[in-house]
Amino acid sequence: MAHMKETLISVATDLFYEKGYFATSISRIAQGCGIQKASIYHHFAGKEELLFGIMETTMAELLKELDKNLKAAVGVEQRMRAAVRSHVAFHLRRQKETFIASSELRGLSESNLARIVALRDQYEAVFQNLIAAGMEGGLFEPGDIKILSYAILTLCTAGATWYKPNGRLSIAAIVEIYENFILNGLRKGQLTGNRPAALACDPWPI
Amino acid sequence: MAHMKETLISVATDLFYEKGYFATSISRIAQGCGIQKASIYHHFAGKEELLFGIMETTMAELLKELDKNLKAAVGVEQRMRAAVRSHVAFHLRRQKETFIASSELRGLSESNLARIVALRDQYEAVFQNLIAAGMEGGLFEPGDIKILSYAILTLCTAGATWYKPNGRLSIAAIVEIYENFILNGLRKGQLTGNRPAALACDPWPI
DNA sequence: GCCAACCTAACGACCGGTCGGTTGTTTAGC
DNA sequence: GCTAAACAACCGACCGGTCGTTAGGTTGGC
Repeated sequence: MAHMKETLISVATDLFYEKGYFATSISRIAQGCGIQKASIYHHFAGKEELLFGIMETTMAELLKELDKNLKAAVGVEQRMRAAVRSHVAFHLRRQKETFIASSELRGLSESNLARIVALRDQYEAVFQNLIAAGMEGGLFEPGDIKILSYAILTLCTAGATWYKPNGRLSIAAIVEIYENFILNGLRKGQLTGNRPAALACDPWPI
Repeated sequence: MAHMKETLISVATDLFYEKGYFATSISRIAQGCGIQKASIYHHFAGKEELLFGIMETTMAELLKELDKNLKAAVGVEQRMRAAVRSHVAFHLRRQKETFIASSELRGLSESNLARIVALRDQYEAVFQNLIAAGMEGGLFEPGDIKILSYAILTLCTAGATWYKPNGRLSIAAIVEIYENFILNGLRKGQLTGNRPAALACDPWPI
């Protein structure tokens, strides 16, 4: 807590996570730091710059950690497992920041939004390439790559909404559950055995 | 659009979905309905009652549809598939309402929040009982029931964040992808074959 | 003397909500 | 069948309060 700028980011992260961006006032952030709200404008140009700073830092580190973890993995399955582990662990470890980064996009102006979305697209592309490689190699069941990538990524983003840091399960335990669930969900094989010939109920009943 | 009360709910749903609850003002809702904001208070006690009404209706119908779809299914696998189909289809078909119901809980007072959470718990319990039955019957891999249920449910909740009604894939197509992904993820079996003896990278690298 | 870090005070805009009053329709009493 | 009370639906004006932001001044360490 040496410098006020770091304290501001820390307090803003806590409040944005707890109350939401629009429900958090500048004066409430200042109060949490023990300063007046006008003093915030010495460190940041405005409220949105605080939000954008949190998001950009988080997305950059998310990407960096994925790259680092993928360098240690060889082969499609190992790489996919490493990617999922990296993704889940980061989202649980940095719960507040990742939750903000995925739920407060509406607080950004058009240009700032574009920069965050670009980072997100870059991150998603890594997973989509891995899924495509797994399908081509016969490891994964052929299917819609975009939808499956969204499923995998949002699964863990959502994990950041219910995870309790001192809860029943450790991060490592949750990582393993998710890793196996996702890899089994993708794997080629057994799905045709027990399926009904036709859907028992129409997905559009009304 | 016969009655103003329905119009109000419809306009509020659109705005809450697009801008968020706290970023939507009463006067903006009134403007969307072509009336003055004071007139809203003839139909609703306040802003929160609008939000709560949307949420409660949505959760009640979500539960009702699940019950209906489960009545037609026999056996654990068929029932689990029916539950997933019901869940996914409802979340895509009623995208705006389900998104609001899962992302704007912070806009509710304590008592209203408790009522929505109670409905949510009731809904989750159905899935947790199905997972438990599948594990006991040897169909699903034994594992943590709560975590798996959160994974399945939030998967589709998140689906409501990226789904585009006139996009590339139909609701029925997405339902089938999710259904197979989830059922394969749960199924007992093949996971031990290709796993590394130890994790290639620590889930807590820092 | 300078400049970062902070302050007090104030700005205009907007917030959710309330007020008394005005319509047009429905209902009740004779 | 007529009238009068009751009613739902809506309005313009306004409330106290808070919002994000800015202007200008004070302080203390290099």
